[in-house]
Amino acid sequence: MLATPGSLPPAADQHRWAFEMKWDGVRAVAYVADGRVVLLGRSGRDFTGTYPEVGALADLLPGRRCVLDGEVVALDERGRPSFELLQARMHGPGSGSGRGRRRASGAGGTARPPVVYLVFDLLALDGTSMLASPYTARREALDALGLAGLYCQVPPAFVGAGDAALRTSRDQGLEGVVAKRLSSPYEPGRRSASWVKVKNLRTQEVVIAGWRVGEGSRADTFGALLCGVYDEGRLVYAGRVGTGFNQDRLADLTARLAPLEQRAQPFDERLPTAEARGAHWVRPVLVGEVAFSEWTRDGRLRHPVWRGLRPDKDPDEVVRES
DNA sequence: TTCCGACAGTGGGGTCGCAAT
DNA sequence: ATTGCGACCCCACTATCGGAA
Repeated sequence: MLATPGSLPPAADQHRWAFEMKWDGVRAVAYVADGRVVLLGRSGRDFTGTYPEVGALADLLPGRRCVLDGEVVALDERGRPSFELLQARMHGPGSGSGRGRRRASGAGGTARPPVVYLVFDLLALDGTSMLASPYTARREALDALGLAGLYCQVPPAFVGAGDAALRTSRDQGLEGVVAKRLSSPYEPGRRSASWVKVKNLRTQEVVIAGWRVGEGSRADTFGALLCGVYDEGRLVYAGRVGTGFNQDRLADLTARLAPLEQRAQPFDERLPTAEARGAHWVRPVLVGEVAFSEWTRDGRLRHPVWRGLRPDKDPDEVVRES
């Protein structure tokens, strides 16, 4: 069951909803039986070997059989979920694909941060399916299991307090909240309106430094815009944005960019060849706004979405805002 | 008739493994 | 040794079409 992107339910209706923090990690369903745990990802891939810590679930549920739904997350030093940290774990040994020798963590190697399985739903218990039960009943039964270990936890759900939950998620630097209708059954495989994800989106002004040729239906406009921001007077690369345009905007921007084309990269430091491949450069005079989730370690926008031109803004004033 | 949900298509950052260079 | 590419993870968004409302 997946959540539909959206906004908080109206205040008058929030008493019919529970609000949970949105955890930035990898979705996984755990099958616990006979002292064993099997962890499956969204694509059906077997993650059991990739995140062996989750095997501790078996010890927390002696003699029980159940199916749990949750998120595997890696925590940074401040205890916040970090998808970038988790990525170092994602390609580890797994019965799905990884014949790979495990790489020693330490000198030269990427550290392997521990992960935590955050459980938020109970799909079956001791042979009885809970799918048709309402959220409240599933949640009650989940809480009754008393899952609380180093590597497996049941984070709290807040009933009726959507605005406070969203504020908390923002203050804690989390991705957002997921609102779940109290009366709703579990709908496997469906993107349901009974679950609504409300993300803490950020916006950033960017200077358009160029574009990359598109593919397929985008071959005659562009694939993505190459973005920059000023840092102490130097224009630095901030990643690409390739979504959020409709046909009209694609055509309009293509026409605006054509007369601005130049040979030289407008960035103060040349991009690595891989990044610059297929790029057309322009005079850095157009300013646009993008929505995004966070900055990556490398200073790129994560999940960038084009919002529109900002003709009211001076390119020289475009700096990283947070 | 209108609207919603599912799908396909296009794009992003990032990591890893393997083949081509 | 480096580079390129696809396969996975996470994701946003547009356009389309058929069936539900």
